[in-house]
Amino acid sequence: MNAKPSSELLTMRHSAAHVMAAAVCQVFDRVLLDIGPATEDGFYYDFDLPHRIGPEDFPAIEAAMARIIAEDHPFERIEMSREEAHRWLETAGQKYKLERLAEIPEGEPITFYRCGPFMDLCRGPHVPSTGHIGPFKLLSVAGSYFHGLETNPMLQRVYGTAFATQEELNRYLRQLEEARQRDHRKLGRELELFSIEEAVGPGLIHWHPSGAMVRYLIEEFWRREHVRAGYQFVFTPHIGRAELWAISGHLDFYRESMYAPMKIDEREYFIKPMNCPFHIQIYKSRRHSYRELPVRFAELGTVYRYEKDGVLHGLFRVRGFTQDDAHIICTPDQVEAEILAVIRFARSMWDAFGFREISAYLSTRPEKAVGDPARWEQATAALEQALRTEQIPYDTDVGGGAFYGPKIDLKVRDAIGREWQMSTVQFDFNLPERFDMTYIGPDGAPHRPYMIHRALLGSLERFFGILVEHYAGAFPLWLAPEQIRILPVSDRVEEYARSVRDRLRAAEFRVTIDQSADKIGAKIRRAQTDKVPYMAIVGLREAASDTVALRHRRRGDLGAFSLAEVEQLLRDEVARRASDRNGDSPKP
RNA sequence: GCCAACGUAGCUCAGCUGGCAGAGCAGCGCAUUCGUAAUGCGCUGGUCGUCGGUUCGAAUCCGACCGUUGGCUCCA
Repeated sequence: MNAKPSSELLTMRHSAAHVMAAAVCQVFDRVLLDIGPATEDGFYYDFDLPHRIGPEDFPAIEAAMARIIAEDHPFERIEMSREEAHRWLETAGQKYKLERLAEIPEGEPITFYRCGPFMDLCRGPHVPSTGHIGPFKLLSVAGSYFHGLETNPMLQRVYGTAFATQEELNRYLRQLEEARQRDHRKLGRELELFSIEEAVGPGLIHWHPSGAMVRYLIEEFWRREHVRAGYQFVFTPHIGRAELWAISGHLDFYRESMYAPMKIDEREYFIKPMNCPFHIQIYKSRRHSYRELPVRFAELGTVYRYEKDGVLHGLFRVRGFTQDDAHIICTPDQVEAEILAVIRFARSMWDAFGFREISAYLSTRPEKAVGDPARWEQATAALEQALRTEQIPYDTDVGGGAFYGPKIDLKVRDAIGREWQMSTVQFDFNLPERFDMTYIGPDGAPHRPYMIHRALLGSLERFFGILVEHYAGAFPLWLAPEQIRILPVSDRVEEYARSVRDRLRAAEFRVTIDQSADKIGAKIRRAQTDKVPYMAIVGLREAASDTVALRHRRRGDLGAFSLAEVEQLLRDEVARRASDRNGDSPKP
């Protein structure tokens, strides 16, 4: 959530995890320990014990921790031989620790740390004594598999955090609260953007009128930009024959994410989890000359993937979603320019939505891979070169690529500093082979093209969720489902309010009238909580002078404006795609 | 899928160790015709997630299922 913590802070949090483990051992019986590392935001410790730890246990654990910290026990480093360590853990019955011990490579020192009566196998380092641990707080409990393996027993993980000062801890807790306030699931309900209906099924999104309007505006922008970038649009079916998925390899490698087949006229069809095979069919519908490459097929393609119920999460993890998908099919000497163009395209796209800070993750060839190693090399070099040209900071996951090609994942930072993976640029050396894609070269012979799979926004559902949280629900004017709301001071100006609405609507603004019987204060309050960018207040004064009293959700009362002025003001702001980031003004 | 917690009106939430289902907001009606973040009064609204069990009696206790949340694993 924040900048990377310093090593001192990490050490302190690690020590805090030990103190928490010591406290849990004091409060409960028969505690088996696993590990307790520091994380970016705090620390956790994994335990196995008969008692089920719940949030109601936190006060007791925190009290025990506070006591241990107040007693200021020194952290004592004790080096042991492997045999000693083994004997000690064996007597203590610490079976998980025994497994951890066995994983320590030969030749590495085996160390324990003792603070007070509590001793734990640990690499260290630690703060000198428990008194050096800053303000802390336990946050949550969750299950987690030993070693993260589904087949292993499930341990109980307690999360907490600690900071050097109370001030920093408070700030972190405020940030958590801020993130809760921005949660797209909460705002999605309050602003009537979308819903997930139990009657329909989990992970399936209903876009309500306001959310659908935002999506429509995103799509409209996306389409215009794609035309400008030289893409062609395609539309493809939602289902395809089993044979298609057999050729593509999805039935071998992706089956667990695909839904059960349906039988149509005695033949099996699958709902698509990806769009690629269809785009490839369009490419293959005729021969292609090298002169017409690159071909860039783009589609807002809706796919369905099975996700385990436990991982579903609002708009971020769903079972049906629409990718802003494209496949670029090109010759070897076009690869570099195409990759660079995609990266620049992604960047301009995010810029429009107010995301400025970008970083990348490059994944290279794994052990088991298909395709010509020379092609892998060229592709990887092109990816790396584009990142360097665009000066995007990146980490490399050596050998972390998919078996069919290297890729770049691009991440952006939102308004409150969280990172989101959005775009992905992925080479595919597998499908062109499987589907025998070719183009005719200058030599008159068929050649294998490069295929690049890319998504800029990722999925519209997920992107929309990120946008909601990024803007805290206060969409910039160009994206706001309702741009301006007319607030009549009394119903004596109903007629005038309607004429203002009609004129603004004719100028293609998204405008409504608050028809309620409320007083003006209540209407303003409602427009504010609905996060409508502009309010046009009309009373007898305005009706007489053919003006409106303009109010902005963030800047407050702007004074009297003629309708021509309002139109100009809004038009300029839409054209700039200006965003007033932190949403509304603080409540008075 | 696994571990844990949760599920009461459209929303936010009360409802004690089992004894007549509540509030605020929203909605509707009436009155008010109002000037920059909540006008007043009244009314409607619930098979307490579903199914089963225990009990004279279940929102409350037990079980199964469905869903949600926090994680694990996975990922757009």
